[in-house]
Amino acid sequence: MVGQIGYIAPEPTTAMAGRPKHFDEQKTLEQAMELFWAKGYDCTGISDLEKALGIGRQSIYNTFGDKRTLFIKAFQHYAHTRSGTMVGMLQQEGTGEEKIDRFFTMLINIQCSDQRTGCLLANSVSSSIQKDTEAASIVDVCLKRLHKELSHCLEQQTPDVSERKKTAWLLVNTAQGLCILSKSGQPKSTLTGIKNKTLSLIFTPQLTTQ
Amino acid sequence: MVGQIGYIAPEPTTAMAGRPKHFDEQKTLEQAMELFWAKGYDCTGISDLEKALGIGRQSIYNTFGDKRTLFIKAFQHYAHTRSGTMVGMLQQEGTGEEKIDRFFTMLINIQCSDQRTGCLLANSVSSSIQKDTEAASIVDVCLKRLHKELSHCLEQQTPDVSERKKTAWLLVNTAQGLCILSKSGQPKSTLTGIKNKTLSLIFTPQLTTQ
DNA sequence: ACTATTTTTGACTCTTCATTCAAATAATAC
DNA sequence: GTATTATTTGAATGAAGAGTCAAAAATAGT
Repeated sequence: MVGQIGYIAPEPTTAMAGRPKHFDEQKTLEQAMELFWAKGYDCTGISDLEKALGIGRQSIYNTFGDKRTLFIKAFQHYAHTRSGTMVGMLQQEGTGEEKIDRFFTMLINIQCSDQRTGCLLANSVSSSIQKDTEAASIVDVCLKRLHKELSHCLEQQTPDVSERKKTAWLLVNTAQGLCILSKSGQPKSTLTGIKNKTLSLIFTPQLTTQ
Repeated sequence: MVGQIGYIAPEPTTAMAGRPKHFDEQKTLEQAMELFWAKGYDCTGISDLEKALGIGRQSIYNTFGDKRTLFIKAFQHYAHTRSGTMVGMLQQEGTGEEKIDRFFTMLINIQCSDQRTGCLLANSVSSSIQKDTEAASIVDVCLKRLHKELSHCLEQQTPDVSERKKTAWLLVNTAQGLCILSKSGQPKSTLTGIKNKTLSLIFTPQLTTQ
């Protein structure tokens, strides 16, 4: 139920009768994701989507269903690509500290490079779509997947499972916080300072281990 | 310009001619704040406000101006009362660690007691009103005020000003993250674990002070 | 060329939105 | 009591919202 994220039916291999689409479904979904990301679910109208995707509304309804369904598909696409790429940063080579540092460095770069659109996860949580169980489930899956991978990076550092999970949640929390602080317009140096201080606290040995 | 938060003109002391209001302006503003908080700026309609405040729309327009102006006033009210109360937790007696612990404990209790409506600050950042410079300014003032007070609580712990500011921003970030994680439905135990781990990392002496 | 199938186009419905208008109501000031 | 001032009521406005319908257009198979 929650295991599968963002499965998208492949294009049929056999040529279909009838007029062919003049747009690429995946490319269009990517554009829809970007628009939802930038404007938020509630402020994105079908008319906005028509313009951004460059197709008529009937094509949208034929291809993706109604607005909610389109958002869910765009959100799953986000979970696949953007969120998935971020988690992938934690699966490359290096020590736990290096991997986590790279993860946050990329997160901060992304947050500060674009128009401060924040994170689609955090944005969705603060929109009306969060009441939708399917959307809420995608958020939950992404957060838990991130938590799992962060926890994996802490195995050397924190042998105790319970403490490791807490630290991993702390890092998930830090990531979400950074998205909000970025959207609020704080300078990149502030965000980097938070990252460095967090890593320093976690990876510098303490005198007493409670 | 940004120093004054949420000043609200007092009721004139001299009795005014004309039909008197049959509602309490402050009480109504509080209700408006709660509705914006629960539904978000974009999803709160004037009709919703009419019902929630128990007054006609013309009374709303007469008293508070248009929707945007009403939100700004409600947001200033939030900055005064709710956000101000939270910051006030850091000004009571006790050690820095005690004060910060109490602050986060109250934050988590609030976030987990209500309908997981999150924090009006974080919600606003992820809504269309964030593009409004006045709203963005209120967010910024609140965050900086919180940062200042947290920094004050860390004076004993971290003599170095630069490091203290970083740690204070880390804590501001933690607070914002907790609001998002709460809205995403994470259990209270997870949030408390994050709080305890954060405090433990900050207030347990480290072997090497970089 | 003809038919079946699909996409596209543009107009259309119906609802909801924020805001405004004018008339009705209720108080004070004289 | 009458004039004045302010609030309230209810309807009306015009724009924008999501979603639908039917006809036109473009392809594949026969």
